[in-house]
Amino acid sequence: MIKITFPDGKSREYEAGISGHGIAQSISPRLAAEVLAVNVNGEVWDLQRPINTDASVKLYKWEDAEGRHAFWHSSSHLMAEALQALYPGIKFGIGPAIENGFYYDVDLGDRTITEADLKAVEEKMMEFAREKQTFVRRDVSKAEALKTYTEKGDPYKCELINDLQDGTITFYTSGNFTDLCRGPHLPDTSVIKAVKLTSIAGAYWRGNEKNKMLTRIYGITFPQKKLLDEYLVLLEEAKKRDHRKIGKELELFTFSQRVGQGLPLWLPKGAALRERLENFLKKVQKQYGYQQVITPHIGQKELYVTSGHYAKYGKDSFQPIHTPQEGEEFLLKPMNCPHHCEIYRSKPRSYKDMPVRLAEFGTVYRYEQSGELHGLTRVRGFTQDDAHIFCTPDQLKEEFAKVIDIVLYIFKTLDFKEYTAQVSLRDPANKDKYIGSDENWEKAESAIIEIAAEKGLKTVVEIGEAAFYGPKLDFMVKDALGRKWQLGTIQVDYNLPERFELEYIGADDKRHRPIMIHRAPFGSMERFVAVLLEHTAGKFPLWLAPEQVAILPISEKYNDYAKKVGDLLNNYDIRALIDDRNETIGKKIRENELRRIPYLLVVGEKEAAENTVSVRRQGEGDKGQLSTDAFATMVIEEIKQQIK
RNA sequence: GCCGAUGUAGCUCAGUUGGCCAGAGCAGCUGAUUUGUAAUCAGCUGGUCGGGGGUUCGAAUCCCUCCAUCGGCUCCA
Repeated sequence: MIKITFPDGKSREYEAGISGHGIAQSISPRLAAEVLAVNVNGEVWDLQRPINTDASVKLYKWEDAEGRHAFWHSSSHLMAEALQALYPGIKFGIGPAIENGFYYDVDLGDRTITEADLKAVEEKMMEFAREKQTFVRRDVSKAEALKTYTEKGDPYKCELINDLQDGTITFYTSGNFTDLCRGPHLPDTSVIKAVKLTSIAGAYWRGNEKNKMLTRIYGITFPQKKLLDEYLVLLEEAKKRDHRKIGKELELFTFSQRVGQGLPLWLPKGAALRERLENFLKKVQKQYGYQQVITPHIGQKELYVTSGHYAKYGKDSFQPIHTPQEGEEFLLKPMNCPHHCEIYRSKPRSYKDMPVRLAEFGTVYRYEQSGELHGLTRVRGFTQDDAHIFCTPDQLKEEFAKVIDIVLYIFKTLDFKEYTAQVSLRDPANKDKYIGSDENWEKAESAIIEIAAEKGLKTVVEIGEAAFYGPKLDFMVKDALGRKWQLGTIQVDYNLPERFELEYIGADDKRHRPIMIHRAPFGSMERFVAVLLEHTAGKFPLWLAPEQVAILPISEKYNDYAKKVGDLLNNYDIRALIDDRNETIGKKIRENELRRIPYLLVVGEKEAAENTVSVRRQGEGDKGQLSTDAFATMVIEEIKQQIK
């Protein structure tokens, strides 16, 4: 007999060899029908795998990420089996479960597959699913595994096996398909009730662009048809929040082929929105002791040779600008730090001046690969809410912590509740990708880790995500479709101060090297506005809305009164427009609601006589009558609450 | 940059076994209407069918090429 302990601390005795499924069965048949995988002593197992020792277990259902993971991983095998049946001889790469669904990378040889072909694959998958194929796990030796795939002619699998240790290799077989796989899997395919193959894409083998590009097929499956329908509706809803669509609808920004790819044109309303965000941050930064500076959009090539940016990115950047002067070369600035270093150098600095905090909304230009451009989130010309803090070593922690405070304050004010704080470190296996000494890197990395911990930030660590001159603390936020974007970033840099020979005179009358903190709480105005749009669906908080109030006269007879209301609101610095078109009140309401204007004021005979407005809140309908002054006071109070 | 898809009026979209002057709704303009909480009515204007090249008696429709966009991959100072 073995002792099985459950998450609630209770335990039960079972005969050795009982499976996860057997345990579920012993609790209730219903649970047995719903359970998808089992955690045994911290490792996720197949339900049918026998448990032979005392163990603590947790049963996973669809509601658990681990349960869905097993479900989708099994689904990727099912898709591979269907592909093998329909396209004999294709070769397989890897096929994991992902956050929403799964994919499989395949080498189709000379064949191509298009979206039109996916229906047949889906049907084949469902056919196999209904056959209730079991997933059978088998331990194999490395030699046998290699032999199997050499005979089958699957070079990708052989490459994977070569990297594995003998004794840890397992195969899973379902129907006619056997795959090199760690598991875990569902007991059988019959629980897969609905499938949707969502897209086809190219993906480099092992993520390396020097390797062959395989065909990646993405899909998602569900245990009920209803869940698939719900998922598809959710996707449609998310697409409605796409910042590119909303940006066009609300006339915030546009692009022009003539101006060039990835070069956004901010329209009047977008510019107003952006200016408001900038002023908001400027005010915060002023409180934190920052000084605004302004630097030019170009700089001599030598500047970037000094910083190291030229060696790292020179070839992949906008190419140098030449002048009538022979040999003179300028670069469009791809970042602001070198300019700010030169401002720091413009006069001798004392330890008494430190820290020096130089801030600039600096527009930079980077030649991003054409395939990478994406709305406002990835562009070739953008404005960073940049600042560089030059401080002494004993100021580093406090300065860094204060930047975290600014980032969190911004996220709170703009209602970004879900973000990931990511500690981005260098990849020690790839040191040539970075500049600076090991010692400096170790100091910078441990500083970030310590400060984040002291601030009580929950962080994830990503190796190889550092900037080439230093590690970063990045704040990642998801867009409507769940793609992650880096917004705020804080970076500790010991290297540029060395390269620019930055100094300050210490209390000891000796020269010392400052430490530099690079930071941008929004990241860039473009990306921040994009993510904000997707989070709010364009329904901005009142203080940010480009137009806060629309005054809607019932008919042209009341245009004069509307004008009077507008002037009064204007005196209160409330952004109001008058919709005095010759249209019905119904149409004016509809269109101004769709423009996401927070407050609509209906004015007609009654309001003009009583000096009032009829208030309508966006999305909430009629709120009744108020005196115009009372309405203005209410709006001002609401704004105060939002940016306290 | 790579793989795949898409590109018709300012916007959303019809139109492809190649064949009447390329259509609709919204927007815009003109006029009527003077409106009470999510689309008043009528008329009119507007398109190198992404650009270029080719096949054909004839191309939005077929082929080539370039550009842009979308979904991924790679990259992201």
